Amino acid sequence: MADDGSMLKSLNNGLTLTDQVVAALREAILVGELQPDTLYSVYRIAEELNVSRTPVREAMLRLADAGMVRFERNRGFRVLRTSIHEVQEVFQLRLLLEVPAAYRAAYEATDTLVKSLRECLIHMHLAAVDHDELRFMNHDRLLHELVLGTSGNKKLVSLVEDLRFVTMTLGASTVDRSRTLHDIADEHQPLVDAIAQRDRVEAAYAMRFHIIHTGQLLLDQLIKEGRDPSGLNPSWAEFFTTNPDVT
Amino acid sequence: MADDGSMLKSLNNGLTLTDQVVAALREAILVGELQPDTLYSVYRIAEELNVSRTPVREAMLRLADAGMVRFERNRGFRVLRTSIHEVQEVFQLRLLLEVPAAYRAAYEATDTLVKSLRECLIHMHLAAVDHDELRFMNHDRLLHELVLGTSGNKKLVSLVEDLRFVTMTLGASTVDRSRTLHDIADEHQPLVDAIAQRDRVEAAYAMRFHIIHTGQLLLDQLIKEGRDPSGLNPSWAEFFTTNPDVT
DNA sequence: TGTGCCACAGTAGCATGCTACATGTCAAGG
DNA sequence: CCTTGACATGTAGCATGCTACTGTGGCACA
Repeated sequence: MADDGSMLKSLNNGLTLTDQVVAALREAILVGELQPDTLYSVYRIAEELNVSRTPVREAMLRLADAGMVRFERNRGFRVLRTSIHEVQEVFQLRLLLEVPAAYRAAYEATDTLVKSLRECLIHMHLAAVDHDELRFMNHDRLLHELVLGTSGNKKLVSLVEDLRFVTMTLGASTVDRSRTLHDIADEHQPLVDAIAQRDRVEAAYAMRFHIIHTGQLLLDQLIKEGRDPSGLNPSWAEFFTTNPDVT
Repeated sequence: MADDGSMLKSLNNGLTLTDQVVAALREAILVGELQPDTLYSVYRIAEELNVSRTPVREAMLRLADAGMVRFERNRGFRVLRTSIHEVQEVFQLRLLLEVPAAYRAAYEATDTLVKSLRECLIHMHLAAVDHDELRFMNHDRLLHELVLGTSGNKKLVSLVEDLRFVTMTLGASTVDRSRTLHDIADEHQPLVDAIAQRDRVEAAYAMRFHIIHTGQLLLDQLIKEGRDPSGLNPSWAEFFTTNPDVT
């Protein structure tokens, strides 16, 4: 919690104080400043951020709603540790949502879209060179957002956004990454190429491969870290894959 | 807002007051007691429910997060009118999520599941006879929940739950229904049959047909009611349907 | 030493006080 | 008649007061 309250309030552009606290808390969780399984209290957080308890409590309620924290009555609240099973759920859902979206995007991709996707890739590599993880993640997110956004379905976009955030907290916790940022960027290349060539099937396949690969690496890493592997389903990726073409 | 505060507090079983207010507000929106586009205030609602402003505000924040209401600073809040486009988005997402779930459910359906599904159907018809819409909806919901739950993916279940709620508010507003409750119940028959026979493709097809049909009827009804048809996509259902079987 | 008990500190949840701001009203001035 | 602007009203957002409850640590007692 490096921020102090005065800074929070100074850049007060339309956003409510609660919104800013939400952002601060998400960031704090992301960088590991708020650790899972530890009891915190609204009092202490409010004091640290130099704001009153109300906006902190409201922010916590939002995060609790999103499943990131849990209140314990008269005791405090905990940052929830995302279970391996949850991670599997997230990637299963992303498969269900993003693979068809990629298929659709390839079908009706405009030149503008392709250009934007290519720019994303470039920015990802540039960020990789600078080891600027934040910028990298932002462009990774943007790329997926562009693909999903082609559907015109805003709920779809925000939904996947939320799903991505759940797993973001996990990846950041590990310094010893299983692959470099360049590797991750490269993995998006086939997807962008397929969309550029309007090859629907290939785009869907590329997206599918990408999500499964990313998910599996994350799962492997979590298991290696000694996380409880109960409820693990080794064939999580095949769970829904045989999605029939019922027209 | 038929409830008064004392009743709210009397059945205080573990749930916080905020939770109870959320339920009361959802119910109020559902039955049309809180109408869209009207300005309300936390003060007035709190007075009506005989609770303080805090739990009401916290409840409103939850609903605002779910996209059901919107706060307007220093003015009040409005119940949001779900646009036709949003309805399309919801049914598109349900297609993406529920069709594969039905496929999967048919694949690994237990006898217990089939029995439960059949019981749901019976209860739906019984509720239809009694014109008990609430009971009917609950069993309709339960049936879909059972199908989705077979996947073991809890996020999937709660996600679809949320999506269903968005459209529930619309259907309830219209007395002149385009189909009877029995019709709706009957529409689930092929799905249950297909699952009972472990026919995956047929189950997926039945679910797909059901969702598209329900969605289209709702959309037609909204247009007939004179709702703004801008942003309408006549082929919304085909948007993602050609979901390739990439294995 | 082991065990039950109580006082204590700390908390979420709820109630209420306070303030800046947005909007409608209405009267004065063009 | 139309415009303008001070004023009244009502609100969200934020701050703070209050209470019932929960886990803990120490103390008396067996």
